[in-house]
Parts: sequence; structure tokens; C-alpha cells
Amino acid sequence: MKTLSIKDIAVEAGVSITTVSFIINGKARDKSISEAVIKKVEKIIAESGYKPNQIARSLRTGNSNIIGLIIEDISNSFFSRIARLIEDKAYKKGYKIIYSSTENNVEKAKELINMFKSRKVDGYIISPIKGLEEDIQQLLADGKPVILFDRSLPGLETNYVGADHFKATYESIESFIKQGKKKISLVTTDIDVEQITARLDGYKKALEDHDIVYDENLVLKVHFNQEENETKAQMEELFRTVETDAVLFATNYLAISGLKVLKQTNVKVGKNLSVIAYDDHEVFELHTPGISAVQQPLEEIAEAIIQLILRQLSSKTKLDNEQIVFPAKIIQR
Amino acid sequence: MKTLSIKDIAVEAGVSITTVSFIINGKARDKSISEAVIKKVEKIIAESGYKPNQIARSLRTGNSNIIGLIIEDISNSFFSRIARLIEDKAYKKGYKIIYSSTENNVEKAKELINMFKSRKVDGYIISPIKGLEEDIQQLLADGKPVILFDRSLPGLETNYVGADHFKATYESIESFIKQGKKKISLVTTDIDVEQITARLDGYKKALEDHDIVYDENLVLKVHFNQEENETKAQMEELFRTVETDAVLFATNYLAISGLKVLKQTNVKVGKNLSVIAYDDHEVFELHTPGISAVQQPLEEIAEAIIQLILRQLSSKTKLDNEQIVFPAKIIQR
DNA sequence: ATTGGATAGTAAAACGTTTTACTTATTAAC
DNA sequence: GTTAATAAGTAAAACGTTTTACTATCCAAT
Repeated sequence: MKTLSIKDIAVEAGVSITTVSFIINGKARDKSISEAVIKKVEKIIAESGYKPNQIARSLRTGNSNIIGLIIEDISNSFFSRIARLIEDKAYKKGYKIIYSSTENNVEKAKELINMFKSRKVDGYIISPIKGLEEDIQQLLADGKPVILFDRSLPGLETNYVGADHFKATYESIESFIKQGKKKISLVTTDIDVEQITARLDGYKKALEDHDIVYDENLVLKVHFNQEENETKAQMEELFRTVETDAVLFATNYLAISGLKVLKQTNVKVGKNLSVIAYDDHEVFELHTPGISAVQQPLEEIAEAIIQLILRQLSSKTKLDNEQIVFPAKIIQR
Repeated sequence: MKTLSIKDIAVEAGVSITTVSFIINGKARDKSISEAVIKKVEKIIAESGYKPNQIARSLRTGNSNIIGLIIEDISNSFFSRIARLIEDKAYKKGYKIIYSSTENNVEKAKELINMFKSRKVDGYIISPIKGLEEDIQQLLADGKPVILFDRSLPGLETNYVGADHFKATYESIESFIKQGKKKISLVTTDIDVEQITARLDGYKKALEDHDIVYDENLVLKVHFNQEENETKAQMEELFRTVETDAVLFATNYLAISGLKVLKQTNVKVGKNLSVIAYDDHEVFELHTPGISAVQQPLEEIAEAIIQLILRQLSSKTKLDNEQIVFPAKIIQR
């Protein structure tokens, strides 16, 4: 069964292709097509089940009603939840989302951007990584709306939506200190991206403001892309060799690995050792004892992203960049 | 900066568009283009950074090098992990994946299929839901490769990759019985899809084979799309009103909700009550005590899906349908 | 009875490729 | 020295839309 084209509809209705196109695109009234013709053509379209070929449409118009979403890792619940929310909201406005993971690999990220470019996506939502500055700059130069989220890249003038990582970390550490903890550890990664460095800065500043001297032995930076087993080994060593009474994990997957390690040891989480994780996860709620977590307002973040990008897409002129930063909250468990 | 087209390259090289196209597509030797010209054009392409417009390409050729992946819910870790694996593997073969969630909503699923259709995706990987039979049939009639996974739809002749849900459930229940459990509960959902009904069948058969009489009060079917709070309330009622010594949760999100409920009660999971969850999740590993889980071989499933679809894509003739069923394993914790 | 503005509609170019069928020049074979 | 095959390359159609610029008719106003 050959798929129908606009031409088939035109022939069937005995009108020109142009007329059908106007009707499909709701421009019929503007272009003074009679009600009778509109009705007839609409009827034929409905009965035949004709659907415009989006590829041809994109080729002609240069846009696609698709927004490209580039994230770190779809299997991380923070990202998959954001993705789901964004998808939902975009869908309601007639946009489709296509998403893909970078796995913090610059080459893959660049290829994704190129793929999206050649598919003529209308806008980009990106949780960026270092090394993408030029490519993103290029997108902006092409006049494409770009929203960065979760993390921003220094030196890049663009829209950004995220949470206040510095403050959240600061407050987490402060809450440890108020509990009387002195030897506070930070487990983070070595990705050089603002959202991660802000967490280290918040950690340092909180210590400093409470006259605790920064001890780099208490900080573990694991290499981003390494195997979980290696990460666990490093953590195991940290907990074995360094005395700590509290630990902040800078991402939820680090916290999960850490909890696995701690489960094997005789450290009593919650008694000997207080734990806070960054980005909430079901694991933390169900863990015995419950694990406190920094929770970013996913719903608000997703909403802000969508608002921002839709506004850009519908505006003919370049709008001013906006930086929207939400406070994160600490769920004490 | 206007984006380059094949024409620009042709002009720059002083050759025809055709020649450039042949070179881009690796057909130059076949079409007897001289080495000198090939080199020259390739150089210009490399230096200019020209990338073919995929939209135009798709319009002309009718395919897209894109595979559409339709799943239930990207924020469920089972699906996000499968998605990630499929994406990785497809990527290595030069295919891109675009995925989207149905949320078990037939209308949304149909729209997704239509969207993918109008974007001319080359093949479909679908975890189907009831009500999609006709649409899938239509895809098959159009000659598009379709792989169903996780669940199949009765009456639909197509490729399928999944795990042996009946057997896994049967063995789970059997393991409860071997531990001396008698009042074994099943918490499942009311989605009418083979993968779910197989779990109920496995449950019933295991009881029967061990001379335990089936008691429908022990089976809770929660409505798929309801709020988690309502689900929890139903579970709370089940555990309060019915005496059980073991429970099998038919999906991981049900198990997670169930564990949250149990945490509030004085039921001692692992002592008073044995628990097995379907589809493993980090929560279960970290839970105290560890929660046993049925683990599907995600890697193998993803690999089989990709193999199957790539084989279909590269074959000119319609291949025989294959049904690949992997055993699932029970992780005892 | 001419002008001018609606009204109703259409022809054809354009978007950027791929591919078929064609041309022209060169070489090989007899 | 003709013929046939090969080498090297190209013109133009086609994919399915959108959109610009155009035509033709009708009516109202002068």
C-alpha cells in the first residue's frame, strides 16, 4: 500500500496541491479558500488517513518540531526523570523530544550535536560537558535556541537552568557540623564541570566558615568513566585508612556505590557515620537507616527548561539569556 | 554562516553534483571516478566541514538510519538500562536510536508510531501494549522490521525477544515453598499483556504443583496508572488484613512501593515475610536485609534485539520471524 | 464603464539529496 | 580503421512539501 501524498489528496479533491497545503496548515482562511472546499478536503484527508511527510516538510521549512535533548546518561534516574518530565511537557505543546546520552564522552557528544543538526532539530537542551564550548557556540551562532541545564560552561553566554549546587553542598556540610561532626569527607568525581566543582567549593567554604581546616585526604575524586568495582575499591580504601564521621557523596550513583561498600564493613551508617547523597533516589528512602539527600526540584527545573525553550522557539528575535537557579532542599532522613 | 550544500562542494571542486554524491556515498570507484577527483573532492569536504543534510537524504532514499524505540517508561530502570544498551550497540553499527515512552497509554503509543512513521524510521523496537495490534500489523505490512521485546502480543506474527516470565515466576514461588512458606502472596498489575499474565500463570501453576490451593485473596492486582499513594494504601490493606508469609512483586516499582509500606509496619522482611521482586534494582541490593530478585539478562536481551533488527535491515527479503526467550535468574539475597 | 479591491484559487520554484540514463573521450581488439 | 568496450563524468528527474507570485472572476464605488 503506497503511502499517500498531498498530491493524491489534491487529485481526489479536484483542487491544487497548494490549496490542500493551505488547508492542512490552517492558512486556508487567510488565503481565502472557500468553506466548501475546506470541508471537502478535510473530509478526504480524514477518511484517507493521510499524514504529511514530515521529512519533506522539514526539508522545505528547515524546522522539525523536534527538540534535541542531550544528557549524560539516560540510565541515571536524575536524568531519566528530567527527560520524562520534559518529554511530557513538550509533547503537550506539539513538540517531540529526541534524546541521547553522551556518557561524558566529548566525541560522542559532538557527534550527537552533528546528528541533531543534520536532522534540523529546532532547539537544543543540553547538560553539557567540557570540550563542547565551540560546538555550542556554533549552534548559538546559527541562531538555534540552546538551553543548558544541570551544569553550565564558564565563558558561554547562554540560557541556563539548574540548582544552586554550591549552597546545597554548603548547607549539607553545615548540617553535619551542627551534628557535631568534625571529620567530614567528600566523595566526588573528576569531571571538570561547574556543577561538580561548585560542590567542592561549597564543601570547602562551609568548613572554612566553621573553622575546620580543609584536609585533602578526606576528599576522594573518582575518575568518571571507571568501572564501578574500581570506584568501590577506592572508597573501601578511603573508609579503611581515613577516619571520618560524615560523608557527602556528590552524585547519587557515587552514594549508591558507597553504600554498597559500607554494607560490607562494620561501619554503622547513621551512628558512626552520617551520610548525605546528592540527588535523591529511591534507594535512599528505603535504606535502613534512611539516607539524607539533596533533592533538586525536578518538576520546576523541567518546567523552566520547557518554558524557556518554547519562548525562544516562538519568538522571531533573539531573546535575552536567562539564568534560572533553583534552591535545592535537603531531605533529612 | 549559511550551511554548505553538496552544490557548494561541487562548484568549489569544479565537478558536478552527481560526482560529489558518488564520492560521498563511496560509489565513486564503481562509477569510475578518477582517483585524482576523489582525492580533491574529499579534501574539500574535509576542509569545509560539509555534512550532508540527512533530511534531504531521507526524503530521497526513504530511509533514515534511525531506529525507533518505544518503551513503557524511560524512568523505569529496567527500560532505561535496556535503552542505553540498545543505543550503544546500535550506535556502533551506524544507527541512531530515538526513543519515547508510552506510559501504557494506547493513544500516545499510536501517536508515537505515527510520528516515527512520518520521520521514516527504518525499524521499530517496541515493548507493546494491548490495543497496538493493528498499528503493528500495519508496520509489518509496510515491510518495516519490527522487534517486540519484554512482552509479546498474542496473535501477532513477529519477532520477539524476552525472558521466560512464566518459568521465573514458577521458580520464585517454588523457592518460597521450599523455605516452608505456605501463604504466598502475589502483587501484580492489571495490565493485560502477556508478560504480566505469564507471571500470574507461573504463580498459579507452582502452587498447584505443590498442592497449595489458590486463594485469590492473596493476589493483589493494582491498577496500572494509579498514583503511588493509592497503590501503597492497597498494599497496606493487603498486609493488614491477610496473613502472608511470602510475597512476590511482579514488577520492580511495585516492589519498591511495597517495601516502603512494609517499612512503616512491624513486619520483619526476611523473617516474618520473604520477598522476591521481579526485575532487579539497586534498591534491592542495598536494602537491609537484601531483597531477592528475578534478574533478566539485560545485556543478552539488548544484544539479541539489535542483532535481529540489523539482520532484517540489511536483508532485502523478509526473514523468518524469530522468538528468542532467555531464562531469567533468581538472585537470592 | 472603468477602477480597484476582495475572493478563490493555482503554477512553479525551492529545499538538498540520490540515481537513472545519458554523453564523450579513450583504449583494445580485430 | 572500424567496432566495441571501458573510463570519466554529467543533466535532470524525483522525493513531498511550503510559499511566492500570479491569474481570474466578481462586486462596489466612482
